[in-house]
Amino acid sequence: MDDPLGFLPGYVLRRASIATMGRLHQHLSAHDLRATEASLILLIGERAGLTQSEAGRILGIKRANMVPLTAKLEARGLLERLQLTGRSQELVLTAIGKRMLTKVRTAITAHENETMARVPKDLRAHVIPILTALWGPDTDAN
Amino acid sequence: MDDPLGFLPGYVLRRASIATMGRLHQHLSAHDLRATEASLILLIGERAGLTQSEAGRILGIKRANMVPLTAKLEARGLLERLQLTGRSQELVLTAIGKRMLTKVRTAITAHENETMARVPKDLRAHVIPILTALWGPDTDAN
DNA sequence: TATTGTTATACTCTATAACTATA
DNA sequence: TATAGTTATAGAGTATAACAATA
Repeated sequence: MDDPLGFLPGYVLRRASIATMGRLHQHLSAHDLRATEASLILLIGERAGLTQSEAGRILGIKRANMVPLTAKLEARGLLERLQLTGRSQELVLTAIGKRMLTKVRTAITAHENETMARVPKDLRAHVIPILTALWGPDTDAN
Repeated sequence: MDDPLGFLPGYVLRRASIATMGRLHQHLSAHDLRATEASLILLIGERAGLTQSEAGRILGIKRANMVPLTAKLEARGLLERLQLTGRSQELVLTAIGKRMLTKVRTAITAHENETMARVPKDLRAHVIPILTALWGPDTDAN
């Protein structure tokens, strides 16, 4: 296509993200999951019992937007919201949710391999360090 | 923050893109421009007279979504749509649009410098190659 | 008083389908 | 017949404001 903006890091970063998310969506669509939903399942898998608000802070999702997200996954029987103190609630995976977790991990692993395979071998070790540096510390999405 | 998903390239890529776009938006808000609008202005600056559909193809914007985009910039007096053949039209910057172009270039340059400054010096040369590889079509990368 | 969960709402971006006209 | 521009619309994702309950 010979994109004249291809030398702009911010532009190429955005295009790379969109393209990669599109490929991820193909992997996840078999399980009828959005990337955000999959990331929440992975997160609970690592940090069972964390709060809805905590999950939102980690994933960069606002409190208000966590509601329909968790509600949808709960309606599908993938997670439970356990009242913790009266004003906060723990998120835990159900048995079905745990089975979904292993499927998500498989899909994500395949996707990550696919993603890294695009990068020339000698540059692969730099992918995470560069992206982490670009992500940066000022990422409070609340 | 200690994000347990921070080792996933796709996840970190998305977070990096969102964070970088947020910083870009800060630079562009002074000119009341969205990133997409700025990218179109930059593109026309490089390829004056290209078609609306061509611009959409290059930027990854659907034909239907180019309409309100160009209409808005035209309403602001930044660009003109010149009937070319009867079914296609050239996009060209007006005098005001050209002045905006230089402002956009300044903002983008500042943003790029800011972005690259986040990356450790010895990794900066790898940013564009890695992101381009992640963006692009399937290739044999090794 | 600050935080959590919630509801309602609005705005942006993107996607699709259908229509007109033109090459 | 394929393409360019257009319109209308629907779906995500994200943003804010306000409220009740609770620590």
